[in-house]
Amino acid sequence: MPGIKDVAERAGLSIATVSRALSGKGNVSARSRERARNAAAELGFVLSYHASSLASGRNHNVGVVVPSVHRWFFSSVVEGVSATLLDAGYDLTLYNVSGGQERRHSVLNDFLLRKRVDAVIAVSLELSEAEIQQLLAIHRPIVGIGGPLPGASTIRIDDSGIAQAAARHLIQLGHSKIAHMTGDAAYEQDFRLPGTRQAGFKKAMNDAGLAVRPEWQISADFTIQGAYASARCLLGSSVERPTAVFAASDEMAIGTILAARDFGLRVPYDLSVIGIDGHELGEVFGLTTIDQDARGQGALAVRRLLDGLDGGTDTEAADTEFPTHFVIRSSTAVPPADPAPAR
Amino acid sequence: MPGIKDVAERAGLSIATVSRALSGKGNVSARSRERARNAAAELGFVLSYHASSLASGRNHNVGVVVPSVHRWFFSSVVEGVSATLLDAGYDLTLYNVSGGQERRHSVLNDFLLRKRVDAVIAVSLELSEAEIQQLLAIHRPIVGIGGPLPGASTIRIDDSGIAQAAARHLIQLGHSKIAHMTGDAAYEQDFRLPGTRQAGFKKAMNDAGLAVRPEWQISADFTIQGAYASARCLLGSSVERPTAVFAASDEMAIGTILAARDFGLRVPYDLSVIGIDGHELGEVFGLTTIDQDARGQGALAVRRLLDGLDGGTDTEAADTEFPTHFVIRSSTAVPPADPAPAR
DNA sequence: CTCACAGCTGCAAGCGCTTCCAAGGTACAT
DNA sequence: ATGTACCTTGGAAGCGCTTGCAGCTGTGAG
Repeated sequence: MPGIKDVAERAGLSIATVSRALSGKGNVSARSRERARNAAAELGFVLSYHASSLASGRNHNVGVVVPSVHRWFFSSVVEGVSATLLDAGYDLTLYNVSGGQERRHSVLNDFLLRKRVDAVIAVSLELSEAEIQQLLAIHRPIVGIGGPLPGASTIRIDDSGIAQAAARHLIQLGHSKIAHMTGDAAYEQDFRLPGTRQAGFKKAMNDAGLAVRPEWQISADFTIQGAYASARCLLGSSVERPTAVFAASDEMAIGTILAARDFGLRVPYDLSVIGIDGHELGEVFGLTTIDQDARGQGALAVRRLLDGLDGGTDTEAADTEFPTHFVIRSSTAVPPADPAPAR
Repeated sequence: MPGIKDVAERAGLSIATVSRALSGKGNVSARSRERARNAAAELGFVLSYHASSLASGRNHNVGVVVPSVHRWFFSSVVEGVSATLLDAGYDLTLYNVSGGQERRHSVLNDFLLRKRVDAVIAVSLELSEAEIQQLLAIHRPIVGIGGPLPGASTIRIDDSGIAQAAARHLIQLGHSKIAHMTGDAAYEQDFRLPGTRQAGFKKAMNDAGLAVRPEWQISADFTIQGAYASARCLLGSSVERPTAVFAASDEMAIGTILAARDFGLRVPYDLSVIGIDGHELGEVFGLTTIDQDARGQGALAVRRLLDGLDGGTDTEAADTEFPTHFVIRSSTAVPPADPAPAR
């Protein structure tokens, strides 16, 4: 394998000049630059990243920590991150910590800290105070997506606001019997997001003077199948049925729709359903939702990071609210005419 | 940040001895080893991977090339790979090449070849002869999952066999009007898998003396939404309706089920549907399928790789057929009684 | 008692780059 | 003509490890 030395020889230049020519840093005459480039191309030379990193202290590698690439939101974000990173010539080291506390711990300790990444993107990771300190201590830019990350920059959507908007949409259609499917305990612990959306929901309900009935507050694990099971319980039970369900994610909304169909309920005539996400499947189900462009969030995170990395200036922590947009499809409509309006 | 030098000083040993003690290679007295370990622990020392890799030529990093982490199969495999790799102390560099030819090209050239990975796992990537040569040329172990990779080890399921099994299942139930939903052209180009499954289907049909009707051969892009659209065309058209559909993936099977429901068809009474994959959603739809444990395939690939890496022996290319198992649920049943048996 | 050998250890030479520094060249102002 | 400033270039010192080699010690055999 050719090294920079070979390139230098072939180009009739010194190693130093070749290095400068290829990296684009430092002043090199156009002639030298071209010579170096040609020689490199002819030899099929590629920099050794290890050597380069060791010498320069930079890695061209960012670590991405996600709870599970298997989930819609996370894999969407990773795609956005990956594409942007690749284009910028960076590597992406993936830390999929679905294994639980233990693995996650070892990731933070053994991997991230080993000076191998220039920056880290933490997706929806609820880190402990100590973990955050650890991360900040290695003095690398960090950006968090979809979760709070005190001390680091974050990109997030207005969870509370969009939850309110979703609920209001239902309310404005005339619904008053609105159920909310939120994330369950396991999720809450890690992501906190369910709570925020729930709060938004409650606020909208309160603002409208509507009661939040506890039996209509159900939860699931953010998957279609989990929501399906939960929704079946709700819809199949003897308690009064809501006329609308606001699910904290599209997958849960879809699970709800599937459950509704099982009971012969027509969406939206018998039951309106709204979600949050902008999941690809939304179209199949005519799901009204709030699109959060997860890919875009990933891309933005990278740009933030790269700006900081190149600029060199220690950009202080900034919170960016990522825009979302309402997508109205056919899963929401006016509530069914109440046979006996309780008034 | 403490370096190995600091550890050496603190332990009262030479750098060389500390290096040997910590890496476990070479002969070191128990006493020295312990001292080195303690000193390292006290200082919170972690090896610099770049320096270590540069000096040793090993990276402790494997590259994983996938078409898109956003898809069920790929993200499942990545999860399996990630978990196994992390446990072994390896990093995983993700190359998500969903951007198309161009990005994929740059990945192969600029990234993989930069000596940064010890090995590569290529998931369902149909590489050109030249690309394969490139990969093999860098002399790193490669294992392919779910796609042919001439010259490299591969892990794959018996696509043709399970397709036959799926079709036979339908045939044995009494179906003769069987449609097949395969992957569409875009996929075929990259993965070849659709063709293999299709061949299996045809073989089973031929063996049973059944006709493969072209109008019942439809295709989609392996997604629920794509299959949904395709299935709607099939089921909504004026051509005679099949009594069963064999979809080349669970997601496509689910899309088919959703389409069937739209037309008021009951699965399995009016239409049987079978898929392949073992998708989590299968349960919600009562989908009969053939489980291929994608995660397990990922884990196995890593073990293969690591064996080769540690053993050092150039293990020659081996094809491993990964076991699958039939999961019978409620989406398949005997065909509806034919009002006018055409005989 | 001597010798061969094996187990430990430290020295030092890199791994393949980046970058500081100083030297040489050129252009322009004095 | 001389000085100054700037651009360009090469030499060489590392970046933080790994590892070949040689020296040193202690052991058991001869």
